[in-house]
Amino acid sequence: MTSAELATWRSLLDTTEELRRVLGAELQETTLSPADYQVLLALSEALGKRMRSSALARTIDWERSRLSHHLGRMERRGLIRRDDCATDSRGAEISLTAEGARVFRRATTPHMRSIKRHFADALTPEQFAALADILRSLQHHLQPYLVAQAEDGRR
Amino acid sequence: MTSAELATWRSLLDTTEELRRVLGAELQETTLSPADYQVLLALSEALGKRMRSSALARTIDWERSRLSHHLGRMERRGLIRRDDCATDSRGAEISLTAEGARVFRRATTPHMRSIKRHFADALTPEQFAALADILRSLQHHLQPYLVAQAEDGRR
DNA sequence: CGATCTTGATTGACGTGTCAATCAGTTGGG
DNA sequence: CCCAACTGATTGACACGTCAATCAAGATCG
Repeated sequence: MTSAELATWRSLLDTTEELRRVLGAELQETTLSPADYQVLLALSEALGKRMRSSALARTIDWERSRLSHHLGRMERRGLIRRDDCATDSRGAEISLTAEGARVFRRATTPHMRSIKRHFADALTPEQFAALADILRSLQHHLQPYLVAQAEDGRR
Repeated sequence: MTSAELATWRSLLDTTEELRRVLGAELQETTLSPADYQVLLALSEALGKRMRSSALARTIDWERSRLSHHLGRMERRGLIRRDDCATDSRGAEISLTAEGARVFRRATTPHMRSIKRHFADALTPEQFAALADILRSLQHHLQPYLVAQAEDGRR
């Protein structure tokens, strides 16, 4: 590995971290964290604005325990509700509260604006195409490794 | 903003998060977290393997409070030491312990290998060049905003 | 000098994430 | 039918990060 490659790696880490920080801070002005936003987005796109907890975890690709902790916090803040599931008494049905839906609706436009301002406006169409391509490559390269990990975990 | 741009943004977030997770997990096998690694790297590159806490914070671009908390944890684990500063009695001199240096030395080769395996090997030279260019653009675009933030903070 | 401002660093409270353990409910073979 | 294995979800302990408050030690300037 050349030192240019290493520098690019560091730059990728640093730049994306910075972007997360900035976008997160702007989003926070609506009282939502990036994690809250992801959960609310998935919920509001769900049929009937409700989802089984495990389905939600799969959708946003979170560990179940992480989701459970986070839902606890969001429930305390009145953003979501947990109800017992009718078909499986172990299950939990997560749904948006009116308040949750309202806060999410208020957050979405400014958040899109942030993404545009700090990310989309920074790149040319060619750079976009190149970035999408690069991310696909990285993802495909990572895939086999993740699958192997998952299999290991099941053992 | 087009939906392709938005998708690329999500992909950037997701892919880099995945990369962090994978690299972090492999690094953890040496008992070091990515944060530990960053601190130890900066320290071991420092003249005399020692640094003022504030200089360290500037080097790795961390908030001082974050560094303070983290140094506390690393000190408990025997990786670093804090001594009073001779020239400024408020200051703290951070230095590597023998143990810290040893653990870092053992971590560095496998960590480089991880970066190569999961990142460097995934991209062509052209993709590298394109990525470096894209990151520069993002960084430069973000710069003025960060400077303005810093000025706001000083007010 | 001495009141005030600034700087270096730490602390506490709290939100967030991971890992391992737990527990109740469901399911599939003997 | 029953129990062993699996599944859905939660919990506790702990590492990590941010924010605001604190505090002591320099620096500044009348």
